Amino acid sequence: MPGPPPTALQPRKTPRQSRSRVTVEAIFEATIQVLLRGGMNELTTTRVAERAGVSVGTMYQYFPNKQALVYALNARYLDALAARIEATCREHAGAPLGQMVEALINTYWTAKTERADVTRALYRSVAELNNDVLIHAFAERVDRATTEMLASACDAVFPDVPRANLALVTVIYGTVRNAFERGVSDQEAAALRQDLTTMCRAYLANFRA
Amino acid sequence: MPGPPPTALQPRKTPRQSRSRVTVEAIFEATIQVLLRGGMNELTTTRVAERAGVSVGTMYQYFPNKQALVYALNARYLDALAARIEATCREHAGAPLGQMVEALINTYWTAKTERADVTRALYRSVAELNNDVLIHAFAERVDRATTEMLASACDAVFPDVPRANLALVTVIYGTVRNAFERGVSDQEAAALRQDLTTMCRAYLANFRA
DNA sequence: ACCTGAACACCGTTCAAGT
DNA sequence: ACCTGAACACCGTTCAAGT
Repeated sequence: MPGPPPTALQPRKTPRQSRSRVTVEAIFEATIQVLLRGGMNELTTTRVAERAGVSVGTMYQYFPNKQALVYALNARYLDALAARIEATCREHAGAPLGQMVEALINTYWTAKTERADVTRALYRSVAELNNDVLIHAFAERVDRATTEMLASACDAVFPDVPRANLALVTVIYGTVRNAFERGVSDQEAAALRQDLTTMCRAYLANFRA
Repeated sequence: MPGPPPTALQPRKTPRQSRSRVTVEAIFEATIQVLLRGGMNELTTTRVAERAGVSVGTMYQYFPNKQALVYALNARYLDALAARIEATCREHAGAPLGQMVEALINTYWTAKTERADVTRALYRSVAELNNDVLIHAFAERVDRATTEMLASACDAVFPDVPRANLALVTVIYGTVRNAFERGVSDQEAAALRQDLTTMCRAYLANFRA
């Protein structure tokens, strides 16, 4: 069980008045814009503040430092991603294995692909953080959903569900990321996605009841 | 075919005298040390120079900027990795598919794992770079070796070798990376590696002659 | 309760001066 | 041919003063 994020990375205060909620939202939006434009190299606190229409000081009221800002942005993104995966798992409880695999790959792939530029920017930005806590929290939350789904499959029995789950999710998430990094073409991506599904299915066929 | 790395990232000059070759080597070594100690956040030119026992100015004689230094370090690492993969492919030319898969996974996994801390530090450092050129050059070089190997398999016929190759390497490289990011335990890693092999074999079984 | 922006310390980078 | 290190611009962060 992962603890809370390192104190230095936690938001300084939670916005209470609606004015400040707007401010924080503007800061997040500005951060994405700046990241998309110039990547982490050009992500300066001044630039983010300027784009968000606030002063640097204001930014520092909500985030103790630049890293915390990027950290919070990624936490937000991973939270949304986890929610989508959880929904998919709920929808496919008790379904046959083949459908589960397809649904999982589809959800993850779509989530990462629909805003490829944002995905890429965040992949890069999160690398610079002490992201262990972030990754662990995400992994644990999503693993819970996917293992439950797998365990509920109507046409399979697993001697070791966590193990099968680990293989499945590591391969899927890793492959998607690597595809991004290689910058595969749309055609290559389509073929790859199909082959990934084939592989996962072939693996899971071992557990067919 | 990828062009040369962006001019801004290329080494400024190649060391000609042995004195300067030693200097460059010391700078590389210092960079790794500093990266291992504090990650990219604490990688300052002053610290690297100090640790290498030279002045900042000297560092800037060989690398036009900090990014170029990190770039060169990763280029070096990827070059060595590619060479190892090429060797494995050469050794397994004409072998049965199953052995190829096992050898490829073994080589890659071992290369990444034997110095896990360095691997982790480099994974993170390369994310901050304009690394497209670097990644493409590596991918192209390694793809050439692996596709050739696959095509030579004594017990398989591929309708589309590049496609099978893409599936294979993306899944393998991606999985290894993701395993690193999740920080899997040694036992989990062992199981995962076995399952990854199973998956790849099951996929390739489709092409058995 | 929230915002501002000048001020400070530190880092990346340069270049005139050295061997 | 190679090295030095003070100097400069810029960025992260703070805090006294404001609404």
